[in-house]
Amino acid sequence: MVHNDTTDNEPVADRGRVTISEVANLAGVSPTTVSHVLSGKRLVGEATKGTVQEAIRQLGYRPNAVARSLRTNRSKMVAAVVPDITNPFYAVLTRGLADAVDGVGYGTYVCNTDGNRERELAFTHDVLDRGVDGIVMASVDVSMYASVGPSAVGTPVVCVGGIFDHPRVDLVAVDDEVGAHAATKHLVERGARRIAMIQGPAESGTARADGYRRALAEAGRECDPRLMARGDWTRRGGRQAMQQLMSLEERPDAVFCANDLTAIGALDTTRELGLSIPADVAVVGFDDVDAATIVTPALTTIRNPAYETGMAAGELLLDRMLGRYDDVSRTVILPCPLVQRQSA
Amino acid sequence: MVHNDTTDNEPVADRGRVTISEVANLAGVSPTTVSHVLSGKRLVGEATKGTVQEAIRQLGYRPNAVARSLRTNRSKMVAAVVPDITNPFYAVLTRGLADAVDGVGYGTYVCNTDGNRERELAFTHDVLDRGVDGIVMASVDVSMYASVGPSAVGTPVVCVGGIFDHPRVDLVAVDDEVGAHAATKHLVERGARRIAMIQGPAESGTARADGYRRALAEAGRECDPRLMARGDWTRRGGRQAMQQLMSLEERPDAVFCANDLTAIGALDTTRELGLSIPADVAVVGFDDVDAATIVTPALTTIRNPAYETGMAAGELLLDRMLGRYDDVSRTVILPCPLVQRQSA
DNA sequence: TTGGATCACCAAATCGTTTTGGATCAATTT
DNA sequence: AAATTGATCCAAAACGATTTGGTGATCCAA
Repeated sequence: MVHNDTTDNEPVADRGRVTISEVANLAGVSPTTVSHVLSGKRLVGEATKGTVQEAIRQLGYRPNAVARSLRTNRSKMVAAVVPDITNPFYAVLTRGLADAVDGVGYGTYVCNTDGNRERELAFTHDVLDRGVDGIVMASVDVSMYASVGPSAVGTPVVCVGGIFDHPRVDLVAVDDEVGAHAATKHLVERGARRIAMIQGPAESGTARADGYRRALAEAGRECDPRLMARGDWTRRGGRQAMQQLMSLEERPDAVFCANDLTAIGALDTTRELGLSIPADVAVVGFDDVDAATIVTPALTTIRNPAYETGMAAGELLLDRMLGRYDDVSRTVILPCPLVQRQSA
Repeated sequence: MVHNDTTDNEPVADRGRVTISEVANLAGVSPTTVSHVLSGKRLVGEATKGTVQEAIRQLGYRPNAVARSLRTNRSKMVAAVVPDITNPFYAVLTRGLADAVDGVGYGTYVCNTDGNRERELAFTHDVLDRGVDGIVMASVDVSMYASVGPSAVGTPVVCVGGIFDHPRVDLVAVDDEVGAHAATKHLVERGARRIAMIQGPAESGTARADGYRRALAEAGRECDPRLMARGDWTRRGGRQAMQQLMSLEERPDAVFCANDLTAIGALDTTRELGLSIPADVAVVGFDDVDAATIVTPALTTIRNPAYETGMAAGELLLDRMLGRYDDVSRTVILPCPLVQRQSA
């Protein structure tokens, strides 16, 4: 009932944002014309174009992106749905994505799912409601896409890592199996006799374990199930798994860890046991995070190209968002080379 | 496990998203009424409320956030303007911010400025154009706010780190001076005789150097300018600065580094020179990033509470966004305790 | 019967753009 | 002279929600 809240509630601004019609008024033209000098989609006389640009400059006009989004049905924004931005891998990936799309005027919206399926679903709805133009899903469980059907709504999606079979969802991944194979093969060639592996948790994929087994098989080795421990991608998990492996009567003399954090945890254990790396036990990780070069001895690992992954995902998205590509799902496989340091 | 409600929930793929008037049609009411059952801002009869909710469920209706934003002039989105999300400190800070506002329904939009003033300005415009409800500025140069004047547009802003004097911009920071003082004092008490410091680049603030000097003064020491080297916040910079310090005829026996990466670089140098830490030279860092516990010897450092900083910034923002606070600028100072490990 | 509440609902305006289909006028062609 | 063509510009309709000011009922008290 009280109408004078403009003076009450607005402490600073008697003037909010400048709208297109204010510009039009000042320039003595219609909003249509202003829009056209901005977009260049229709011809505008040189003289009036000048007047309008001057008015824009004078008022400091900037188009309201929300209104534009509503009308054009595109937000110039992409979403990165990741487990945790705090994880360097996803931080770097997100940066790669942002850099890929930034130049074309797209902003980046990030969601941390914590690998929680409910959060993942909630965020997927959230970003679709917000009308993002593209989504990069780097989260654990992408199967629920069948129920959300974002591509049915028409929003391009690219999945990283996971294998996700949908006719219009692009994929970018590293060949985990090949990388794991290279890592294990390196240990074999180094002369290791008993090569263990610390896997991820049971829910995660088996590609890295597959590569490990293949390398072993190619070397004519048995795959001793006691040498397959499980971590949870964390440093602590790696430490515990390594303790378990080292309490076997026949200790392994090499261990391939499914990611770097796990490997760093494994190094913790060897240090606690007074073992020497790589003499007593050789360790190779997977990911090549920054920490791999910080730990001593520096970690031999498989480079997981986070930045390039984000970039590639961004490119795939752009192709679809800009209409450069509109066909069945594509897959980009990035190489993951061995980078040899001190630990193996 | 997957029950038959899929038939009800199935997304209607006919044409784009479901709008409020489609719901209204199906329920036999007006869009107004649908809006009211959604918002609860006006009474709706129990019977029709039921019908409407059923229609919503049946069509899988979700309100278009863009349209809502346009009308209500609030986007339920906050922006994190940081130098680089790849830097763990800012990643953690961003996560803290996201966690603070997520529960209340706010999403997070992130911008990487690279400490580049132009990018910072461009992103500030970008997020204002997008109508974010709040901005956290964690970027180097916040002085240009005078020229943009976001608070003049009415969008709440909180600055982290930098000292920024604007009547309505909230601040959250760590007391760098006190932290640096504690670090240096620790070195004094440990018995170090010649305590050096590796500062940040010249453009950065002097608070940490001030704390260093104060601790020295309190111990009755001279502040030898030759012991003040400069890094650039990076590992490499720390390594080089440390080389410089170690080539002095009178080597320092302790060094306080303005951040952890610098300290890790300094450790690189000591390792290359075959010096023992902390016996030959004690090192303390600043930030307590993950890497501080990964490096050997583990780094004694000052804990810079990134997550809490982001959280606090989020809270300050929420206060203003939700109208819980609307007054002059507030400042939150977070403690930055010494965490003692092996390097000093 | 009248008047005032209280319910339950709706029509229409609004947010700030973009986009489409003209309208106007001068220049050019037929 | 009439018709066509361009060059400029504008009015009005979207986009999909929220919000405001009604409008009928219904009910109760005077």
